[in-house]
Amino acid sequence: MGRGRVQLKRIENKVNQQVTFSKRRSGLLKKAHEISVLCDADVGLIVFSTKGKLFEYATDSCMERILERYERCSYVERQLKAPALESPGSWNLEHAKIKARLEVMQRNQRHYMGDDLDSLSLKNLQNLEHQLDGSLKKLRSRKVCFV
Amino acid sequence: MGRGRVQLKRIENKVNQQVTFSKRRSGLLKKAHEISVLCDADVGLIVFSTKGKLFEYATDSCMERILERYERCSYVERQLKAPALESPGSWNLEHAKIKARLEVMQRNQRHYMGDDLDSLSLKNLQNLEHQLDGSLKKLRSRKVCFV
DNA sequence: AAATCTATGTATAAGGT
DNA sequence: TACCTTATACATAGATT
Repeated sequence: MGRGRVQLKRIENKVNQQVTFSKRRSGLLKKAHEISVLCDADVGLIVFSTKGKLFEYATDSCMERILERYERCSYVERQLKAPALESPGSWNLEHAKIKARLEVMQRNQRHYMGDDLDSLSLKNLQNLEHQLDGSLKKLRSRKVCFV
Repeated sequence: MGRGRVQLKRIENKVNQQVTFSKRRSGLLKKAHEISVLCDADVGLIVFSTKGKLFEYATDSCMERILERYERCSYVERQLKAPALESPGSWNLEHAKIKARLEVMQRNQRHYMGDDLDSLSLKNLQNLEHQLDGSLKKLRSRKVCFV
């Protein structure tokens, strides 16, 4: 693309990386939208920049719907892979969905409590640290109201 | 692209749609991977074909990680948007229980994120602060392992 | 840092096998 | 149906402003 060949490796120059990110991000979102419309596909695209900013595209602007569908889908797969451990009975889809969400939240919560950190990469840890720091700041400014 | 101009509308011919889907899907996945590597971005891409088949790409092949991060980022918004998924019908006890747990966790999570603090007493705030402080300590000692 | 400009590399729509 | 081929449209790297 463009005047130079591109090597598939991290762009070290921060400025170039940021420019390329911006250009390619818009291209990627556009193509996600195109395949969604042209091929009647359900698409969810989540992109976090290096600095942690979120960009997203979802068919019909409803990421929630896509993620629920994804969770249902991967939940079902998990069910098929590990059969008799779980539900023998007649579970409906709604239940599977809500159960999958609960599982995700439980894992999140353990992380918020500083547990199960072994499963997180350095980058994840940094994100979490940033989140917790922010929470503490908010909390402390709230405490002031009680003084 | 290719020999014809493309109009951004659903391809009605099923065969063409399927062919285009297959080509564009691989292109999209490739570009998702490229931006992930080149720009050190965290990318999650979910695509369901018309027929419901799932295709996905995630940085480091870990979609759950991306989705957790996404949930952390957009959780509060999603709560506000999707309040009443209530079903008045015949839910069994198991479902009711699991749903209640989810609600509790959702409220907790907002607190962990430093939101909805108005509903907490000073004592609760102090407990939460202590918890978050502890989490950060654990997290930072875990980070040391990466140095 | 953001917007615009082009030369060039890629993706892909049609068509062929 | 699925895989080649190729002409063309599109995306974008690097430069410029």
